[in-house]
Amino acid sequence: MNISEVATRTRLPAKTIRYYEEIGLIAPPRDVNGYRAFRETDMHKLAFLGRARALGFTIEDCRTLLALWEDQGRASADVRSLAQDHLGRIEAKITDLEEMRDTLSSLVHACAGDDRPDCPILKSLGDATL
Amino acid sequence: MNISEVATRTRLPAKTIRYYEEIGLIAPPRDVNGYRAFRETDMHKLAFLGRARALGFTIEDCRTLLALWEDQGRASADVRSLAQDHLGRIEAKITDLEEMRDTLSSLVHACAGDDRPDCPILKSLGDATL
DNA sequence: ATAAGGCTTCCAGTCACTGGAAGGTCAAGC
DNA sequence: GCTTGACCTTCCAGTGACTGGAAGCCTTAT
Repeated sequence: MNISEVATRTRLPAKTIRYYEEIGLIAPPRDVNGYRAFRETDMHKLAFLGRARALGFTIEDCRTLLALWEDQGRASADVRSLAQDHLGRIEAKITDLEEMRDTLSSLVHACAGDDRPDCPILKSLGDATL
Repeated sequence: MNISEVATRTRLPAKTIRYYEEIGLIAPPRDVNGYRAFRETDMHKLAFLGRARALGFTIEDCRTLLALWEDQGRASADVRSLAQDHLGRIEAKITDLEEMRDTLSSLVHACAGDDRPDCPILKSLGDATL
């Protein structure tokens, strides 16, 4: 299987697949012509990576998850704690963003948004609350 | 005012302040010894930048906002539309993260997290739903 | 034989900093 | 006057996870 077919089937850009090889997440063998010859296992790993990345795991998390996935004797506790840490980070990020959203939203609503220069958004950003 | 005092007062790292100068957001004059000599206006700009960045505006947004802030004749509509676009992006990001959170949370709850290898998290990541 | 398209590598750029090295400056204490 | 330590300066490199683009080989069809 050549890279473009794998790209289509995993919905990952070819560039990303090459990058994943470069950083050692996959290691497809090569044909005599130098082309990467992807096996089913490579595709499965890439699909796994795509899903893990879509859940926001970092590449290093993905490396760990992939190793655990391959390790038939792993403890599910290891996976769970990694996922739980990640969940915590996501929740923290959501909280941060919600705070931004609330502040920004109230500013946007307070702003007339016409051709006059008076603007509570700029006023609030400029307020010397130091 | 030297950089460390400004850093303390604006709660921005000195490195960041130098960076903001490098990219042209501020332009503090220099003392004879070559040290940056921050004026009140520089500090106000930095405080403004700190608040705008805390609201998640990109540096380029900040550049625009700063210019609007300095422009006494600006239309508040310009500011408002910038803020509203940004608000939209934040809301989209929150939605994404909430989706991740929900999926991840259900997986974490489904996982026993003990020393057995059976793990719904890995199972779900590995499922060939291609 | 040639043209189009796919594959390869390598280099540079993204964003907003952050760390660290090498070296100049300043104030205090001896 | 000298040293010490805390400042300040610049410059270079690295972060994460790709992404774009150039230059050049390989394959397939005409």
